[in-house]
Amino acid sequence: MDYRQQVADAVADSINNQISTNDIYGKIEKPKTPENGDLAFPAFILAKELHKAPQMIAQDIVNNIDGSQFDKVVAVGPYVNFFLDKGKVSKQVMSDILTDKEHYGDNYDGKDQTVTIDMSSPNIAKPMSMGHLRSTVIGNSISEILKKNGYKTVKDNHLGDWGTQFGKLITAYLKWGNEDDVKRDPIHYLVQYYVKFHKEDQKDPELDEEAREWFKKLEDGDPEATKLWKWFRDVSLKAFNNTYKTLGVSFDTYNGESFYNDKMDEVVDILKKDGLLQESQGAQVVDLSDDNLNPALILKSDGASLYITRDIATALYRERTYHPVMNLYVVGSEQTNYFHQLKAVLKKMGVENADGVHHIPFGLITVNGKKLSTRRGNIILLNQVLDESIAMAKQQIAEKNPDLPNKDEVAKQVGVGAIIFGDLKSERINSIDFVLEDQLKFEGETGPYVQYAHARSESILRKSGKKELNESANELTDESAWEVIKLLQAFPEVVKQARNEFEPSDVAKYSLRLAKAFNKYYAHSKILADDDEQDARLDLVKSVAIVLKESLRLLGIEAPDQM
RNA sequence: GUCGCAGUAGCUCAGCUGGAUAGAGCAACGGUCUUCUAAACCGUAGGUCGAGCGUUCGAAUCGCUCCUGCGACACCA
Repeated sequence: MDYRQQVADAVADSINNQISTNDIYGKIEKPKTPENGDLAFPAFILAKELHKAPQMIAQDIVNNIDGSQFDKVVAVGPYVNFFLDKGKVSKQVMSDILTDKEHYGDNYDGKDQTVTIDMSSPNIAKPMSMGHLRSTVIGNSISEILKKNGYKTVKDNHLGDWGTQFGKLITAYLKWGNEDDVKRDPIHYLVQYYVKFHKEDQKDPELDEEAREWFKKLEDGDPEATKLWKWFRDVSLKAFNNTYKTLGVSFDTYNGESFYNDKMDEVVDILKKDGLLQESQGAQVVDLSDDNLNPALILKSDGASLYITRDIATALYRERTYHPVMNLYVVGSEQTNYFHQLKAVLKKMGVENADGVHHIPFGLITVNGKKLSTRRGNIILLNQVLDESIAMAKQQIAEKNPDLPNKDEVAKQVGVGAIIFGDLKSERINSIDFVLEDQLKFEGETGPYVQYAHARSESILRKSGKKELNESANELTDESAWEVIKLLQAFPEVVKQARNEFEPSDVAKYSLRLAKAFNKYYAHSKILADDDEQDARLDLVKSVAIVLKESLRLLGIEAPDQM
């Protein structure tokens, strides 16, 4: 039920449609304070047309309006404030939720449309850092949000599994490596070799030459180089998958950079054929001055390809394989310029979905204001952060709820939930200066806070002894429940808004508002009191449990029934 | 230097397409567990919304200028 529309219709009617109901609809707002009602119409916009003071117009509207479907309609200064019928609205909203269950808020805007999402994309032989966490959980959440809006999604982990760094890694391994070490703790040791390489090559430039040769061998299919590369890739992927399992994230494809090795010649051919390629300082570039961008460097002066060459091949492959309406790249904001270039080249090439290419940027993670770098050994390990958070959750359980069944499972859900929520709760674009203690907060506006509200609601339902609630809910006119009802009613809108902005934080902030409203209600109302409205209150609790759990699911966070 | 993003309470952030007295959380201080999980609830305190000009009946929100921070600017990804 669209209550905004109801208000707009009533207002238009009251002024004999001198202004269209559509124009009015756009002006309806939600008052900040409950005293001013549930919806409001500011009469300023009519002042010019009607040559009257807004206060008078507001009063006239109230005098003429048919307010039978509202609790009350009052004029406050230049505003007309509408109070919705709590009984009717609560019954309607809760019935919708109890009927649709986890499908409440679903829509079909994206029916029969596919979206590809380029996300996570860690580099082989390097640990996953907090930066990868961002791409992974933001991408995953956007995928869930899109699916809730009816889209099909293809989550593609575009692994960094090719490039000159493999020449360096092979060189380093052959010089200082140890097979058993790598088997025991692959990423740890491979990184050590890599860091050592960068230390040594400062004094010994020969190393770089050696690395170049090894990479050349790898490109030419040399058996030893290929064997090592494959091995590094396998052990790395195994380690990554452990982390993904902890995070509860999965992918549809793992088409890394190496997957496109044989697909780049075609890109160059097309660019040549279309006359887009030109020589500049020995390199092959596409001029983008029309778009006010720097030229895109397609081939280095030595003929080697570059990242953009591979990304064009990737975009072509996705276009041909999935025909996506959108092709999203969940990548840090420092690459914004680069993605402008990529999109511009794709457009020049006439790639069908070029307009659907969207960079979904997120803010940089720094430590003490400084950028992180694997090469300099200055990095925050994602696994370490997750482990600490889980340990912290375990400790909290020991203190607060020592009798909890399956403690380890819940500790994982809460610890990981805290980290994911911490990442998703504020706008993507905000940069984060990493402080571990800030990540390990379980109180206030955090994931565990929302999980806790959900667990409490489940707990009440267990205690109530009622197995199944009727799909047709009861009216709940209780003033103290009203804020909760209104938030429940707003959920479908939030689902759409999050999709439009590609903003998981919209969902996270919503879940906080709902959890907060519910906790407040919980503290002030005895839900299991034995009176006439108990059934209605349980309908509310069940509705809250459903929507909180679904909100968390959209963020990629689990909702334990007890904690 | 050019372009992009950001600047709101001590800290971290909300503030929807401009609207009614600028809101949370953390930290500080003070209350609330014999009653549905205190990972909670309630209260106190804390702000020239970076600065200025402009548009408007009305600006934290839109435009311009400036200041500060971060980032990107061809042979890395």
